[in-house]
Amino acid sequence: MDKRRAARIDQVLNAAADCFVEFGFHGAGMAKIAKRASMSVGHIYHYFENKEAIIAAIVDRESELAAERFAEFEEVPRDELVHVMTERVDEMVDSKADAFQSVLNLEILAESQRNPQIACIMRQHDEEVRELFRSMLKDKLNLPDAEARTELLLSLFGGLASRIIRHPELDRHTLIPLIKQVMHLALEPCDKDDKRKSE
Amino acid sequence: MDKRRAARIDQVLNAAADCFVEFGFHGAGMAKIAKRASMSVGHIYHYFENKEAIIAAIVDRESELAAERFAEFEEVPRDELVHVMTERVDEMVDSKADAFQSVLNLEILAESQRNPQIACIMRQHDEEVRELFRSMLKDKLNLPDAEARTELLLSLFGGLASRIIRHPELDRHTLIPLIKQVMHLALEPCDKDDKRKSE
Amino acid sequence: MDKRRAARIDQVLNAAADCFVEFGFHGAGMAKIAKRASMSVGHIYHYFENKEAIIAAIVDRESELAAERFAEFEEVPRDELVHVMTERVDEMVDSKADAFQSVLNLEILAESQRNPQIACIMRQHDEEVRELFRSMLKDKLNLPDAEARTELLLSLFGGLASRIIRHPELDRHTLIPLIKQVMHLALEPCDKDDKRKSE
Amino acid sequence: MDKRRAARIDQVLNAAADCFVEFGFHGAGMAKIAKRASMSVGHIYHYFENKEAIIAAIVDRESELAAERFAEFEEVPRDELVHVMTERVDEMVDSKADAFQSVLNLEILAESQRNPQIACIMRQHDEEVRELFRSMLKDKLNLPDAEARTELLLSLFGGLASRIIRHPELDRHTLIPLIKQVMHLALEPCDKDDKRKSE
DNA sequence: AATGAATGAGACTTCATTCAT
DNA sequence: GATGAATGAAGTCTCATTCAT
Repeated sequence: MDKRRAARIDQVLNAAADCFVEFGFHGAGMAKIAKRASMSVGHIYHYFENKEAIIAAIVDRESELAAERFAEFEEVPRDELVHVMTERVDEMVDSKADAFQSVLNLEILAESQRNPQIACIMRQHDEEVRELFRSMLKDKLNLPDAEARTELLLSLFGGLASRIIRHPELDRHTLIPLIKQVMHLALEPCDKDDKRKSE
Repeated sequence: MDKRRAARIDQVLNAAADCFVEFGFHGAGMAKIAKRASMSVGHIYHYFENKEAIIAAIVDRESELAAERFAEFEEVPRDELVHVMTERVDEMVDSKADAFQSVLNLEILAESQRNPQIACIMRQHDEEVRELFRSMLKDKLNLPDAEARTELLLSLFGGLASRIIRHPELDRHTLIPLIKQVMHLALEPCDKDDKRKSE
Repeated sequence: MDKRRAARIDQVLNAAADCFVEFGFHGAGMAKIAKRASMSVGHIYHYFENKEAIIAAIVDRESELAAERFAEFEEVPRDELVHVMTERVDEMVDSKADAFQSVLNLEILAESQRNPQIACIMRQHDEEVRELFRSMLKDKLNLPDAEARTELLLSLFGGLASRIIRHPELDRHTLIPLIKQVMHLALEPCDKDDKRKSE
Repeated sequence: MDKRRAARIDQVLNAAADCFVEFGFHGAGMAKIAKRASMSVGHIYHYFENKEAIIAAIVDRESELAAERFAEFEEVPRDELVHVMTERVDEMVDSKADAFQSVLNLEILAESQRNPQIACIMRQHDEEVRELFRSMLKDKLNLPDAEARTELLLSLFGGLASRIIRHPELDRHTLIPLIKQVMHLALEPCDKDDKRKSE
């Protein structure tokens, strides 16, 4: 019976995610969510106290999913890590091109600026991701400034998503090598050249 | 007479921007906008046909402002360009930390995914910005793949904004040098090393 | 088996009375009643066809209880009756100060004005009470106008309840002697003085 | 223009009072109130922030009205006061028989037990009424225990209303003289007889 | 007997928009 | 140009009630 409950909750969450992407957190009405979940409006309130609670659950689920996507790097042995990560850039760009994920992320970011509860959930997950990257960079690759490098990489990945929204036709073929260079820069010890240049 | 009209419109636009940041495009009601603009609800409809028209105007104004911020690089002589741009990183990070601008941008990005009119406005401005960068990189710095380099830079800048939302306490001191390195990478001819690595 | 059923019904009735006092007949939801009765919502409908039926049962039970409270006077011998009744004023005032009973009574009175079924139940019980008083006054105390005297007493008692709601801090010490005087007036043959005054 | 506003507010208040009497505070929906006020649902919210605010306004208006009804006694010269008051009993009983007023009062009393704001409004008006009576009894009639006598009278009047609900057919002809006796008792100095009896 | 999932109507409230003044 | 009264649809949420288990 608990399984049925979980399935029902997922039904709502999936429908809600759809609607949120299509109309935004505040543009999507409970009626639309209910219809897409093939469920009565009232019954949704047996599983979620609030519309906000649905949003929070979506944020939680989506953030967790995003964190899991990074988690697979943890099992990669250290001498393959750089190679594996750079090789994954192509599919990462593809994933960023997924409008569904991107819009949901934007919505979450925007909402987190007005809803402290959302901000809290989002930041907890971000901390996990950061810690995961940081420990990889520091422990596996022996890199200094692991935090800053992490921020650089996450900036780049996050920025990619908004770039694709602003310019969907961008030429990935020529961009991807550049991204890989930045990743090498972030994943390898600074050589003297770089240091000189940055001063 | 026309000046008064323009001032009135700005009054509305400023109030609207405030409200949109605080409540989101769909969370902000015309009543709140009117009150913050010290204007009657009905009168706003003398200047804007729609709430959507207000949103569109905001998007237009905001995008133009963003483009102008980049435009100042056009007047920098070519041998100072790299230096000037990298030196500006600090204030750029500061500007990304401005919640007002960031939230407005997120809202615009999200809205552009559901409102084709908004998407159109936003993309036109993005094209301007891209063209500006592209011509700088190509004509002033003689760089190949100017489009891709532009995308890389814009990705980085855009990603910074979302990073600061997700992790407001991030240590800018150690991140900024890294960003500068990436900028050098994007603004200078690829050396053989980099090429080898990226393969 | 029937005993269990009665206990279950009482469980519901007690919970319902609680909720009705706290939220009113229309403000109390079946869900709250069910929770306070430690019973499922659906199961309540095995014992009561309706929410209205619960209300009716409450009205019945409460009215019966009120009638029983008066019934004890029946066993008092006639020459002690006046004395016993006046001596009970203190505890009567206390009982009227019981918010639970008072609110329930108000709710019942108000509901009886819109729900004929409730009105019917209530009036049947009132008739019992009236008859009880009337026969006491007439048969035991040989008083004329027993009906009117009954109404006077019941008015006074009923009015006390609303007074305590409107003015909870009222000074009972000085009020109670006055009430006793009125009771004497109602429970003793009119003397000539009174008759003269009332003309 | 302010006159129009007041008229509109009265329109709502009258419609609301009607509905509250017919369905109770919580049984009456905004839709019904709006329809009876010949006004759109939404527009009511231009005049009242809340349904609660409407209830509060009704309570205020009704209580004020009730207080005004007593206020006319203030202008009666002292040697006619007792006579005038007892002569008014007939119409008072009639007014208590007005279902509209009675139900509204019950609703108010019941609501005041759960809504502190309502309780506050109601008690302020009750204080006015009490003070009016008290000063009459003390200053005009030189009576001791003016507060207690006031409470006795108000109890009697209030109780009359609930009696008429419980027993609409009660014989007023024989009751009214009794009431007048009680009023005399409350409005005249205690004689020794009464004192003896009440001990 | 007992549960709680499920429904759809209706609760209060807010919204974008129009219109008379 | 400017106001704010006015509307009705749609918003979120709760309700009494039923039904499969």
